[in-house]
Parts: sequence; C-alpha cells; structure tokens
Amino acid sequence: MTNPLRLESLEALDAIDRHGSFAAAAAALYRVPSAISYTISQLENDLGVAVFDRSGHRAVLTPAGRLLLDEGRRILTATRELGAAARRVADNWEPELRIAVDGLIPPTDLWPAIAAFGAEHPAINVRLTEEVLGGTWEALIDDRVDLAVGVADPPAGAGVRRTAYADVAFAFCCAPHHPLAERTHAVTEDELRSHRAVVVADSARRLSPRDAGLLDGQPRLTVASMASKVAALEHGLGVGHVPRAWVAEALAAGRLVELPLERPREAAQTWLLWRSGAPGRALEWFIRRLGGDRDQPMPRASQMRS
Amino acid sequence: MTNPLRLESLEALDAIDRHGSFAAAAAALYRVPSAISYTISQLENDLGVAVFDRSGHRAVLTPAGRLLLDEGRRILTATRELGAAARRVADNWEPELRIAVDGLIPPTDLWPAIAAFGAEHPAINVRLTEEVLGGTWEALIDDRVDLAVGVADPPAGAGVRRTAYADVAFAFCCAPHHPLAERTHAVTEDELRSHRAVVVADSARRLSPRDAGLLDGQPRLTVASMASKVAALEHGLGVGHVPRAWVAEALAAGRLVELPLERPREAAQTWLLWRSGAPGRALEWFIRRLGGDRDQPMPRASQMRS
DNA sequence: CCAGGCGTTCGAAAAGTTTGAACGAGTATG
DNA sequence: CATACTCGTTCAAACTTTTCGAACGCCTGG
Repeated sequence: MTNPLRLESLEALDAIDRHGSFAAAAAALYRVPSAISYTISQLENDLGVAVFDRSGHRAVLTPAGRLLLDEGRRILTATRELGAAARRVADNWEPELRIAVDGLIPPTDLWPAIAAFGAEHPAINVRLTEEVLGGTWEALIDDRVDLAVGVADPPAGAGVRRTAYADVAFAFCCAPHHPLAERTHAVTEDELRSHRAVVVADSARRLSPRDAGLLDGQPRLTVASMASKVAALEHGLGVGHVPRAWVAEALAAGRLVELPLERPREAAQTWLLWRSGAPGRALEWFIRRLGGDRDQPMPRASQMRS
Repeated sequence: MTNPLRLESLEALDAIDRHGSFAAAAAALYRVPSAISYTISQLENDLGVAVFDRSGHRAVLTPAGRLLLDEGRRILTATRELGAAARRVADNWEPELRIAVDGLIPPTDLWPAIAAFGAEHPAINVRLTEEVLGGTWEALIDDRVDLAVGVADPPAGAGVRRTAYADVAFAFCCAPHHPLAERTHAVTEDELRSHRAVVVADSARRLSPRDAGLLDGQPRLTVASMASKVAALEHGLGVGHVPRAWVAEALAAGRLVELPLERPREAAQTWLLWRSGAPGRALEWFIRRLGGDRDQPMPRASQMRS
C-alpha cells in the first residue's frame, strides 16, 4: 500500500475551507473550479472516503474531511518549514546551535546575545547547557555542543580553535554569620585549612575530573553548579572563591561578605572555544558577537561583561 | 511563495537512502533510474538547494539532503497516518475516545477493558479522566467526554442514554487508632455527629454541587478525590463511607477498620452514560464491553467487577 | 420567476512524468 | 591495464495527469 495522499489535495482542501467555496478556492489558486473538483474527487478516490457531503446545495465537510483539513494543515506547515530549513542548511545556517557555558560565567551573561540572535534568526534554535571545568571542554570535544563559553584553562588539543572571552576575577566569600567573617585581617592558608570549602564538581563524564584552587587537607562540600555553591555559601556551609559576577548582588545586599586573603587568587583568563573545521553561520555569528574579531585573539582587559 | 516540495520527491529520497543507490531505489519503486534522477533534480530545482553531492562517483547526501531525508520521513509517516486516520473516521471510528470514571469506581477497574481495546485498536487514543458526583455527568453533558462510567444518580436529562454498570457497596471506615474504632456495637447517627466526616468534593464546574450521604451538623474534611479520601481516612483524619473496592486491601491489611452502622448505607446502582445520537464505534465497543448487552439495561447482581 | 452562484461533467489542450537508449565516469577483478 | 560492471545523467519520444473552457443542473434570494 503506497502513500495515497497528495499535498495538492490538502492544499486545495485548505483553500476551500479558507475561502468558503470551491469557486473561491479556485480563484485563490489561480485555477478553474473544475480543476478543484478534480483534485478533491481524486483525493476521495485515493482515500476511498467522502471528504465533502454534497447532498445539500453547497458541499460541506464530512468528519473525515474535517480531520484531513485540520491535520493536513499541520502537514502543509511542516512541509513548508522543511523546505525553508533545507534552504537555511544549504546556506550553512545550522538548524540548532548548542552552547555550553562554563560555571565561571553566569548564564545571564549570554542572554543579550541569545536574545539578539533570536530576533535576527527566529527559526534557529539555541540550546544552552551549563558545564563545569573539564565538562565544558569535554562537551565540545564530544560534539555535544558547538561552542564553549568561558573555559579557563583549555588543554592543548588539536582540532579546537579559540578566541579570548572575559577575564574572571574572584571574590573569596562566606556568609556574614560564618566564623571567618569576624576576621579583620587577611586570612592565611593555615587558617583556611580548618574551614570547610565549598567546591563545584567537575561535570566531565569521561575525562579525569580536576578541582580548582584547593588547599590540601581542607574539608570540602562538593556541589554541582556555581549557583549551588553561592547558595551554600550564603547558608554558611563553608567558604570559597566565586566569580565576582556571581556574587556582586549578594555582596552588595550583605548576604555574603568578602574576605581578604593573604594570597588572593588571581583573575582567570577565559576563552571561547569551538571545533575547527567549517563553522556554520550561526556559530560564526556567536563567535563574532561574543569574542569580537577572532583574527586578533588577545585577552580582553575588561572583567565580566554585564 | 507557494509550497515547493513534493511528497514524491521525499519518497524517492527515502528510497535512495534505504536502498543505497539511485538505481536500487528505482527498482524498488518500479521505475527506471532516469525517473529518479528526474525527481531528485526537480526537488533540487524547486528548492534551489543541492540535495546530493555528485562530485564523487556515487551521489552522496549534502547536509541539506540529510535534513530533508530525516524530516521528510516524519512528514511521510504523518501523511500516511493521516490517510489511515481519515479512513477510520469515515468508518465511524473516533480518533480519540474520552472516558470519565466516577470517583465511586476505582480507575483500575477500567484498565482491563482499556488494555484490550488498545490491543485491538492501537491507533485510537483513549483519554481517561476522573470526576466526582455531578462532575461526571457534567463532563458528559458538556461534551468533554464521550462516556461516563459509574454514575450513581444520573439526573433525568434528554439526550443521554444509559445502561447499568456495577452496584457499588459501601464500607463505613476509619483508621484503627480513630476513637470510633473502639466501638463494638453499631454506631448511631447521634454518635457520628461528633466525629469529622471525610467527604469528596463534587467536581462539577457549572452545575450546583451536591454532597452525598451526610448528616447535618457533622464537621467535614473535604478532599478532591476518592483516593485522597482513603488516604485521609487511613491517617485518622475522620470517618466516612467508601466503596468497598477502594478499601478492600486497606481493610485486609488493617490500615482501616470497618464500623457497623445502625443505619448502613445501601449499595448504589451505577450507570454507564453516553450522549444519544450516532455513537462512534469505539464508544460502542466500550459500551458493549462495560455494559454488556445494552438492549436489556438491567441492574447487575454482582458488586464491583475486579 | 429570474439572476446569479455553486459544483460537476466532459472532451480537448497543456503540462508534467516516465521511458529507453546512449554516454561518461568510476571501481572492482582478473 | 584491460574488461566488465555499476553508477548517475541527458535527451527525445511516449505516455499520463492535470488544467481548461463550455455546458449543465441545482439551489437561493430577490
């Protein structure tokens, strides 16, 4: 049993319903009424089903006709969209762009770019995932994302290109009611060691996980994301370094306090990474927007962009 | 811009991918290779997009071709299914049958019938909702469902037909640690009045709600469903009548105890209801299966069917 | 009752598809 | 390195399908 349904029949059905009569539909399709009659009776023959009830003066849809009309419209739409999507792909626009943002960068950082992209290219989907440390790199290498944003120390790796993204400065924080908050002078490493550190777990599935900026012997609370880490710090569960952009508001509101450190952690240079090879145009759009001119990959002086 | 995509092109594309070459696809479609060439180049012209890369010996899909193939298959499937669905509708099978089951009946009661129906008619969807008292009737009248199962006192109403369903017997229950559980002799109405009754709220949205089997002046806890009522009783929040089928297991396990009543509530006759008019065949199937021979609507002697 | 719109039917004309043969190009096989 | 085979394309001719235009019968509204 081969496919017994023609798109032209559905198109005709749609036009008839839209314009109210065979004659009007014919006019709308720049055809003669008999052609519409022919198309519909062909549909009815193919299907072995009455689509219109002609017992009255004007033809009226049967229940089966109603179903064909309603569902047929979905098929027509899908078909038209498929045509458009194919054209876009041929023009090197990806149907979907997948972006991983590293825990160092608040995802809100990307919203303006994503909103602007969505306004320009409403038909292209953007999928944003959040990863931590090696997980961001791994998502790119494993082809789970097309663009990695805010990776701090990308391993040397063939097949990956990069351009500078933001410098991320850290604040060493704890809750106001945390014992360390009493301190007025810079905290030494020895003092630190007796307080629990909140750390974010590397989200790598495959590569060996690494932890960042930790003193040996310090007790830990490991959480899954930077957002959880901030929440944990606010609840006084420990201390830790957090990118300033993540805690600016909490510091201003007094939910967290910043502690001076004897050896403060220096700002981290972060990168925009993508696989080399022919990038799609959506990827190029984001590289240009987020990374600026990628032919001059130099570290940016700014901290986080808002 | 009219629709520039033909189903035959997608069909050809599918056949080429499935059989590995233009020639094999042609054979599978009982056509000559040049016809396939023609169809594909027509697709490429319509779309203005290369679907195959012919630079090598064998034609190989471009990314756009890949998209057309993958998405095109979905469209082909949808189209075929639409044809089949239209035939079913013309044959008086509903695309979806909506059933409301009254709170008196455990929904599990219907599972065997629904499973059997699904096995016979896998393409017809069944939507099961749960309603209480007037809500069941109202869902039917408002055309939110096609069949109402287990309605106890259907109001006289034109345009509705019915046949007997199960007789529902009630058990008056409370938790074993409830004060009334101490009683060894039949409970009088006066005694009852001082204990909270758990009642199920009528789910009617429009019609005036009614409450069943309540003594005036008795404090109440109103819950949304029979399942909640059973749970409330088990937690000792009150007392109340429950259809035996809902609590057989809880009584056997000792999570509830049955109390003898001075004036026990008599079993309720329940009905299967549907709107009169030409019933679809799925509806007929369920009426026949659940209600037996509907030309002899007589109360059934059994209690609940399992 | 008449004018006008509706949808169908039919033969003829137009448009579109399929065919088969010929061709060039690539790939296995000996 | 021939040879035989398969692949996909092109082209004119045969064929099929769709569209057209005119004629017709039906119903509705004035």
